[in-house]
Amino acid sequence: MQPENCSENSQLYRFLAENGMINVGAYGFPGAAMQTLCTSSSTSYHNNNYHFESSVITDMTPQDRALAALKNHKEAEKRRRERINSHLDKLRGLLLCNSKTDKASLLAKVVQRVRELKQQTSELSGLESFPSETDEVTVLSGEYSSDGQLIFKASLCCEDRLDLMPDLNEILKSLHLKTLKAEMVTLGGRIRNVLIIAADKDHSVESVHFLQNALKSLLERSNSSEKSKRRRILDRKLVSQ
Amino acid sequence: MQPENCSENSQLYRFLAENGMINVGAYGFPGAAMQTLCTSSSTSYHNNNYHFESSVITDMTPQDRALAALKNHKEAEKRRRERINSHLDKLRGLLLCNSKTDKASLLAKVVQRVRELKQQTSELSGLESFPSETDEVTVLSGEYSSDGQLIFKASLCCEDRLDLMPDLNEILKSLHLKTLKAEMVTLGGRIRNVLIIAADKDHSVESVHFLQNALKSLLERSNSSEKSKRRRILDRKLVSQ
DNA sequence: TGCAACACGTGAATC
DNA sequence: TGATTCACGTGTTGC
Repeated sequence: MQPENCSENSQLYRFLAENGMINVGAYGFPGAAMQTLCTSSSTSYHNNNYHFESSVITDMTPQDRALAALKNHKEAEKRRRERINSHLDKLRGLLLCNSKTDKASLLAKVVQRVRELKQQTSELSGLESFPSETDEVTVLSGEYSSDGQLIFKASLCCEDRLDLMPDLNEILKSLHLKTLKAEMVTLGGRIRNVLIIAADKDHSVESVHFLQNALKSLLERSNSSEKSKRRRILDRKLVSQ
Repeated sequence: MQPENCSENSQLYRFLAENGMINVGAYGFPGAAMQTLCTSSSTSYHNNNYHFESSVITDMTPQDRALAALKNHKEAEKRRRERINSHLDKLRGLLLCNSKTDKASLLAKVVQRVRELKQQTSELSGLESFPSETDEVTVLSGEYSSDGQLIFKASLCCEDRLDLMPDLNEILKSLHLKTLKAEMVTLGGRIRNVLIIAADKDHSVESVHFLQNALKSLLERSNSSEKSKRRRILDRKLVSQ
């Protein structure tokens, strides 16, 4: 083996070990044996001192730097795994899963559960069909259909007025949104609109937020038209952002 | 290196390669170089024929068997990864996440989302406080409290009768469940019960299902007492299962 | 014995 | 560069 071929770290390790440049202790080269050492005891790992740890930062040889980088990398990867696994454990708690349920099955249950819950909330929110006293804008986070379109539900409740529907259509048109289904209920001068909307695959997620903002400003505009001019100027800002 | 020390597969690989017992092709020993080959093209992997693939199963040498096992292991692990990742992709779709959101962040959002949705459904289901016309049993999947107890909500809607509450208490007692809070609404001879319940850490998850079944059979029993004897017999079956 | 699931360290890619 | 994320192959453990 020749030094100039040691581009890979495992080879670097072996090269250094074979030339007595690092202290490998009782075990062989770290690629195979150090793993067992680390897993057997997490505390002993920190006592496992490479010689570069006692040297000053300024005079690190290239080998030292490579080793330090490798150590960093190893530890960062461990932290990443722990982060992911801690979230999986939280999900096990939320879904009432045994702590022994394997990752794949757990995630399958999570997918199923999220679908169920979303459908439940969607159905339950559809029950409030009569216009409420307070103004409301709700855009329920939707789901991607099989053909890649994003389907979601938007609900708007406000004072009824003549140019509300033209304004609403204008917003949907400008955001390239298609209305699949629309429910309108008016009562005592107020109106509730529930729309099932499809978005192109291109702008889907952004469109949801744009629509939410547009509907909010539409609602604010309805109110401001009966109030001061100062509010109307503020509303313009909301629209443009 | 000596043959009897080759308990590890990577060492086995190298030993076999160095003695010309396997065809390693242009690259070195598989532990390092084969990985790059596999990632560069998934189809070429299947064309990457070890010599044992052409031999008959009956006359496999120990080396062949070890290699076959290693190959199986490798492929199984790949399938496992794909299974997990496909579920993660589904979750990305459900949460409207960019396909580039990393696993940890995605899972954090999933945890948050499940909590939100559970709270929403719990709140919304609490709104239907008046007894409905139809009989209902709902046991909402709960959540583990900080001290390890499982807290969940159970809802029961049926004809009111004198011995309903004693029966209900009997069920809760036999399952070692503690009632933290109870709401009762009666209207027109019907009753709706909403209970917040705590379960011991020991039987928590099972208790939820037992309670669901017990409540269902309690409800069936209430109906059957006003109806034919044939139904009552059927109900017994339901209870015992 | 073999299979399934896991944690690990590593190389590569992206920023 | 260095930090971060991912897929991969491997060793190990429990059924």
